[in-house]
Amino acid sequence: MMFRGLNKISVDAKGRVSIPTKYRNELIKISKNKLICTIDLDHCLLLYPLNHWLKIEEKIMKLPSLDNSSRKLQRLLVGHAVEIDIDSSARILIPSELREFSKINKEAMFIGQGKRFEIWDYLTWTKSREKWLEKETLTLPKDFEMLSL
Amino acid sequence: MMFRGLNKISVDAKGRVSIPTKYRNELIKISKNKLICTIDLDHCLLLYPLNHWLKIEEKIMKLPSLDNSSRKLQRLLVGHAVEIDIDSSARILIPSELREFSKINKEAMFIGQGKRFEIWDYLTWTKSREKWLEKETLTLPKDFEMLSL
DNA sequence: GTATTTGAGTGGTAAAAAGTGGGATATTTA
DNA sequence: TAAATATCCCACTTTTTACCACTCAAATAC
Repeated sequence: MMFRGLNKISVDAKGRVSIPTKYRNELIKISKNKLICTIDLDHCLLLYPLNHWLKIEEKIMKLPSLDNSSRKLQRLLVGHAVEIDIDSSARILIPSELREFSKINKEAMFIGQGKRFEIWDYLTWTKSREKWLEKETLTLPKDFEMLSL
Repeated sequence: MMFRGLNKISVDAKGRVSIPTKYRNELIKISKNKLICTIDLDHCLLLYPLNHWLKIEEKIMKLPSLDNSSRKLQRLLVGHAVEIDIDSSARILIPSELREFSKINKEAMFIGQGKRFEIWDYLTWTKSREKWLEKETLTLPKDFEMLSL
């Protein structure tokens, strides 16, 4: 099962967002109602089913603890990871720390990305997309120059 | 069991911090109320359940004593390690030596990092995080350039 | 075409829990 | 013995969380 597509969603005063309907049943089923939310290097949030997150967490925490880049990743990704669950109205509460970090306020974008989701502040999302579309910034690593899409 | 996530906590005039609730039971259980606190290379503090610390201490003390880097590690990590315990209100008292070193004063950040915790001065934490997120400094080692998250 | 029902989205309230601070007692150290 | 430090315990304040209720839109039935 792969999640894809995007939905504009609203965030209420308490920081709650409701899971877009088309993902709801599937997400509750595969996650057993346990999700992990953490931050991304691009200032958006990542939302994983707990069981899938555990694999990633394990990889990250196995990295050498005296290496600076490893420490960064560990502190950013694992250090910000919070377990959250889906309430009776199929909503999740985004912790204020993470809302602050991602600048998510009233409007957000909910984006399917395979086994996880991304949640962006709406404005940040649209601006970022503009940048990604500028040809100059789209320098691909050699490995996928030949990628056939 | 892995600890993850972050909590802003306050340090009272006596240098006490309370263990965030979500870790409390687990931490007391696995540590049998015996913790080790020591310093980290990045000027934060590390908090280990005693039994897990013992393994790390053993590794460190097995390093060759004539090697300069080993000696550094031994003096910094083992040299600053203090045994502390959790009081009846689920708080710990951070020794003044370590508070001084880490510049922890009134506000601190309590961060889950797998089998241990880190405790940062709040301001130091936010400033450090900003640096980690600057693209230029985020050069990943070859080993995990292809890490799929 | 209109009315009814269903489900999604949104907002609010109250009870419970966690965080925080302070005083009193005990213990250690000089 | 006095001073400083540590520890326990209680109480207040703030935050969190679970639950309920309303509105709006869409779909279905009559």
